[in-house]
Amino acid sequence: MDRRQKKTRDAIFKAFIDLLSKKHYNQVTVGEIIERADVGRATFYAHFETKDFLLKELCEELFCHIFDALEGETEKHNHIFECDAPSSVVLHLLQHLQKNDNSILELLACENNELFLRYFKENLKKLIQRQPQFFESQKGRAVPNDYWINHISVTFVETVRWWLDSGMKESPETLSDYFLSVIF
Amino acid sequence: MDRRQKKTRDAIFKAFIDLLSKKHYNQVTVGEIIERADVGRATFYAHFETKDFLLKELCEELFCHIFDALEGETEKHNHIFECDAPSSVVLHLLQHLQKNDNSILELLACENNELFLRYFKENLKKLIQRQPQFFESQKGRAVPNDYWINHISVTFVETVRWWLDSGMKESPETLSDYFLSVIF
DNA sequence: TTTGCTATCGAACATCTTATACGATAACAG
DNA sequence: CTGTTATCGTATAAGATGTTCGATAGCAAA
Repeated sequence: MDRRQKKTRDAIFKAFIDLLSKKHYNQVTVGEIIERADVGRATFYAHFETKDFLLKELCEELFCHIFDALEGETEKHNHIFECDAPSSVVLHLLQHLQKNDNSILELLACENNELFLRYFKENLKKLIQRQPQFFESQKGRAVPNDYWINHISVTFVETVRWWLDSGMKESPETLSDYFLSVIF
Repeated sequence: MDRRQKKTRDAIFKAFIDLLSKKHYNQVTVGEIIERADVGRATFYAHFETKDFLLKELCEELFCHIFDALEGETEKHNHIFECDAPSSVVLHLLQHLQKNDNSILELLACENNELFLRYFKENLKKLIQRQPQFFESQKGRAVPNDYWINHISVTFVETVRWWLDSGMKESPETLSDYFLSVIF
């Protein structure tokens, strides 16, 4: 990709995240974004059809990163330990979130997170479905499969949200314990 | 309240709900609302400062209704049966939602429900805190109190959401079973 | 019924926002 | 060095927001 393209794309993402951490998505205008990103109006629209698409692409990029990284790690672990307990996946995910290389936490904390949470949940669902350990405790409960998957991913997302809202004082290990404790 | 005021207020609420069931909150304009409600522009702004306040007041009215009604019922039950198992509260709430006298389900199903879900959750939290039965199974788990309350209310909201998304085929009794089954 | 009050109307208006268009300029890849 | 292309700056049209104001009509109380 052209160096110029990447530069403006990143500048727009950064400006957007900055603004979202200050005010609600609906209150953020394209004018503010391009001013802060120091980018021409036409340039913005050359990159993103609308503000909604900007958010969509930002979500895709962030979740791609974090879930791909996780995928790699758990596979490596499987080879070494030949086991992948739910606790390991959960813990890895929480540790990634705590590191917060990308701005995923800012976006989870900010007011506008409807679309964002949807992405988070969808990615989690896919992950959970590949972890048979999550379904063992389901057998004792008379609930449909998709209800169960939904329940687990929602509970995880809300666990992270609770963590954020309460200042992230707990360690990933503690959080993981909380999560597994209410799930199983 | 003046008959004229109530008339326009209701017309605006109705038009707003109609539009929300068709398109996302962000895409609904004040112009569309007043056209559908057949109300003058100035009149709209005499009632609601902004579109955001309209949503806020709508949420408050709906949740006031449903939770007040529930409050009355469970108190009556307590007097008669001298017990209020969590299952009874949960079941009552689900039955209320199924009746759908007000348009609460439309709003839960529609795209924009960020603020709406927040209200739902907050009201649930208050309700749960007054039901000691919800805390018995917490004793076996080493999780903080507010984490536990949050977990229960989120799980309930998401149970209703899952119900809606899957076409509301199950009875309130079945839903109640699912919910209690994953909580306890 | 009459009287005073006030909610609504409708139209006009300034302001802001969005989204597009186009020629000029500068950075890029080969 | 050269052709390509991303960006800039500005202009612009369309659409949305929120306010103002005089006229009208419905309401409550005497």
